[in-house]
Amino acid sequence: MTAAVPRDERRRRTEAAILDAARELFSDTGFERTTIRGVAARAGIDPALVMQYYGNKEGLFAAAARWHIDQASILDADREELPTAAIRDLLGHFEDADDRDSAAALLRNCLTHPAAAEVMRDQVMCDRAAAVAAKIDAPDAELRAALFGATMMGLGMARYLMELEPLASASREDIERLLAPALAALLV
Amino acid sequence: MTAAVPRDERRRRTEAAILDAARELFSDTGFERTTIRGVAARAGIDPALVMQYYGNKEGLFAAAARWHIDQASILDADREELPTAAIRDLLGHFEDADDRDSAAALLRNCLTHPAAAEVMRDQVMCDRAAAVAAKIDAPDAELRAALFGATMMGLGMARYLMELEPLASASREDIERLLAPALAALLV
DNA sequence: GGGGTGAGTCAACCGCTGTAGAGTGAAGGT
DNA sequence: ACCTTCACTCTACAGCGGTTGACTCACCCC
Repeated sequence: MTAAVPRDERRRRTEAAILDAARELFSDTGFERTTIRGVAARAGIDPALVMQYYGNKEGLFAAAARWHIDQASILDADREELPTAAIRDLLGHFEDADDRDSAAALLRNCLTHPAAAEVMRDQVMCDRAAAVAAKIDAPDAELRAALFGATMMGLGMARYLMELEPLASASREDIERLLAPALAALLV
Repeated sequence: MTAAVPRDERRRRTEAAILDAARELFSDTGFERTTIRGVAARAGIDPALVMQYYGNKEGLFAAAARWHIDQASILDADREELPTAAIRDLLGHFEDADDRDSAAALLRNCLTHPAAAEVMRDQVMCDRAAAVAAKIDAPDAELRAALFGATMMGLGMARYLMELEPLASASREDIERLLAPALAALLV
């Protein structure tokens, strides 16, 4: 038998199990193909419990698909370091086991799910683009920053979601080495 | 009353109406949120007729989501012209009223629908990437080509699907002017 | 140790959606 | 003028999936 577990600890564990299961499914198969029943089964609990904790499927998705934003690495970088910092930041999210699935869930659904699209647009693209644009001293700063962001997004999708070769198995260093100059060209 | 219309002409029209409606919905809301009933209603016919013509929803999607591939512009270009040619090609697809919706339907669903992912991977990314890689004289040619493709994909998604500003309303010329040098940096 | 609280379950509802099959009416050939 | 063919419709089914409300049982406080 499992050792006696206090109630709140037990609850914390099941909540985490639900979120983990949801993140896996949302990031693998997308919002629509993910079912509450599927999440519950993977978490080893009853579907109704998911509803009890997260209200509805949208609430579960909102809780599962987050983008841990620490803009520090971008805000601190000056213009020369920015491309490398941005690449490291993106790749870092997807290689950190804790961030990976929630970031992937957001990215996977940002074309087909309104809430994901909104988070992506407002928090990831807008805020970041503004931070990038602030570093650029050119009349087209905003457009350059947007292209910068679009490129990063394309990288994330191609490498981690579509898993296109040879991009998916390329080393971090190779990607940095090849892509950083291209990104730098966007910043004048 | 409408003038007498021969049968096969009538059929051609309704088939086109169905495809148009399907492309609109698939490209706007994605595969899962698009219903046969919705397509039929928009086409002004009965849902069962859609089934009769396209078998099932997958068949309809396969018929609707296509990417008119004319690699000529890429195959003909030499390395210096390649970035501009690729940008013009992509933008051309989305500004041509005939291609627009089918290309958007494919792009919108390539992260969440297996068939769209496959078409995207094999036809668009692989074949094009190979054509691009062939122009590059460097040991990392394939990886460079993949990054090239990822960037183009990010551009298409950000500009036409997510409609991120100021990218969505930027002029073709501005995008060419700013992005082409960055793409060129990928080709050595 | 008894009552309350809260984690977790069970069974069911209900709308939606893909899909099937029989039916209808007009076009078109003979 | 008849009969075939074919575009098109009507009705219905069946399963899935989100959601609900009542229920059970273990934990915890007094």
